[in-house]
Amino acid sequence: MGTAVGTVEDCREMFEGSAQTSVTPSSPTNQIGNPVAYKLVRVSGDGRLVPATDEEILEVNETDMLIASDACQTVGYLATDEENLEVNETNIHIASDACQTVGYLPTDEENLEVNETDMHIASDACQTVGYLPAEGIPSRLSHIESSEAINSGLLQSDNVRPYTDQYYEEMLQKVEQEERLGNVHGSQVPSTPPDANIQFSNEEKFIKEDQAHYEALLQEPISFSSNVQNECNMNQSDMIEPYSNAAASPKETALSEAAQKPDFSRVRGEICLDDLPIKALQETFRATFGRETTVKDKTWLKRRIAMGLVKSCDVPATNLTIKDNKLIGKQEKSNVITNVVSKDMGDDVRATKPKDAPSSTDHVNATDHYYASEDYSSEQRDAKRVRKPTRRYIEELSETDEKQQNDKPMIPSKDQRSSEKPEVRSISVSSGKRVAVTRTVSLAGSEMKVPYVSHVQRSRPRENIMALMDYHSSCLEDRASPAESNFSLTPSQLNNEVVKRDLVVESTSRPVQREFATSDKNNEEHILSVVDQDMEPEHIDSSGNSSDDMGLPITQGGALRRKHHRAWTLSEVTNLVEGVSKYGAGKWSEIKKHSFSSHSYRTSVDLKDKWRNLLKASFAQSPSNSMGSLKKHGSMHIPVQILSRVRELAEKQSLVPR
DNA sequence: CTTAGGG
DNA sequence: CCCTAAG
Repeated sequence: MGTAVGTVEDCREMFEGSAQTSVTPSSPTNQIGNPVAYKLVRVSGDGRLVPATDEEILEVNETDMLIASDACQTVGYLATDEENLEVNETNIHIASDACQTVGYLPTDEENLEVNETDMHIASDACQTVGYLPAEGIPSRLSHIESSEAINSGLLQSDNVRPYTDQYYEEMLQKVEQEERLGNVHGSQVPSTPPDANIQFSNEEKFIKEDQAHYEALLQEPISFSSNVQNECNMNQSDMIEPYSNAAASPKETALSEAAQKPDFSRVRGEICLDDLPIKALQETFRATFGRETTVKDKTWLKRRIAMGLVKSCDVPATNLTIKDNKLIGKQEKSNVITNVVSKDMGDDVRATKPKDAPSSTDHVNATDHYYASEDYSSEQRDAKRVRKPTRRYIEELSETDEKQQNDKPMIPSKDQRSSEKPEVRSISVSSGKRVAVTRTVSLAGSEMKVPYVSHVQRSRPRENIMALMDYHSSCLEDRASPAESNFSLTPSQLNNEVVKRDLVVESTSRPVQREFATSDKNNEEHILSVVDQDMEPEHIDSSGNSSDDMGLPITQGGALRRKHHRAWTLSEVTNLVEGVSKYGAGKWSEIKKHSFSSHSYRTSVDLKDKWRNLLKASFAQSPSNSMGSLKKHGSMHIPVQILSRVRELAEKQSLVPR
């Protein structure tokens, strides 16, 4: 992948070439004269940039790319790859007077998640490259800032070579320095004093750094602050590593590896034990990534942990890079990249790898690691395409992530962003049916439209919804501009950073389910209410039941109701009870067919559920006969007689089960 | 598709 | 109610 950046020149050319087809081509060229291109692409095997396709389930929340420049050529891009990618809160801000500036955040592999990635590049440099390959999951909160004095912000890649070692050194020093200065700051504060102590000796610094790093790692990364610190450190050493190699003495490498060790040892043993309870896995996850997780999916957890250990999301896909990775630690991060890239070409990159691996350093646990990862990968292979963590989990995760983001982290960032945000968001319909939400951002005098990349397009909606959608769309066809009126985004929606696209057109869209009243929900609710009201008379008429319209769900008063909620009416309950007595509990489809022919909206599952509830109610009420019926709480008061009837039926069924 | 259960 | 796993 990394090879995509071959040279800045190439990169620029690619962008210019593809700028025409970009989803939201920015056109600030007139006023500013800056050819700035932003494009969502992925880097294919041969290093070419391929526009992101629909198939890729892409989830990019809150992606900012602010590029302001007096530069001749400035390129910022965020490349993504594979399905299920999740990039939350990714900011790439580039302000530069540079000649050629490239901000570049390529990511790879499935289920990768990059949260809170900031890339700030402010530079007067001649050639500035900010490059964040996100294979390393642990660098979740990676934060890259470089400012004026930096000539090169090249990070984590030796694939881009047109830079001298001097660049690296200066850059590294700079970053370190920033780290020191901004030790406390969780984020922003972009431009820090550029010229203080740049001439430190590398060695001293690295050693110090690593010691600090080591100490930091020894502590449980529980608190957020230490979290940030840790991750920053990790990230930093990540990017330092490859280059320190050249100029640094072996002991440094050893040191840094030692620093890395605690992490490994903490998890290494556990990775073999797939039988760990989820709790433990979660713990491990936390130890590895420094954050909590609520995911309960074992497979997912294991895989994530493995990925974290390997610092590569390459884990599941193939096994080719994992082992080495584990051995050498992060040393061959670049290796991974190259491997991934040249997977297709099939040549052994390690052999041709320009950099010699520090094989002299300790390999005490080498075999262990090897086996662990082998086991793991084989396990993966056995499990085939392991059932995807189940959307539920994924969502759960992202949800918690969002919470995390909203809670503590990045307050400064928020400030900055909000200060920049008073922009105008607009919906522009571009190529085909796609609706792209963009917002115009102005920064340092140059403006550009930034696509509000987002997604939420997983799975199919439930049948009901689909029907509703169809209905709704047909309704809208009579009016003007169906799509737009359908998707006129409310402010809350925009704030929520959620864009539903192709809702009507694509059968795969599905509303996110959240607990709180999200915009999605509102939107849906609205649609639902419309349809419901339309459906209601129908069933009333056919059923001829006087008390049937009780369940009409009116959406109002901001009551966040369930998506499809229809209160069970008394008549329905009696119908159900009768049906059960006739056909027996469990013959829900039968009951539905006979006793609920008129109430089409009650599915057999509904009946089953209701019956379950009835049973619960009846038995709960039976001990003290008075309490149940007097229950002022909750929904309808089911007459005691019915409850008793239910109970008696239940007993009958249970005693005579088939 | 239908049931059974967990959430 | 919703979602899934099993028949």
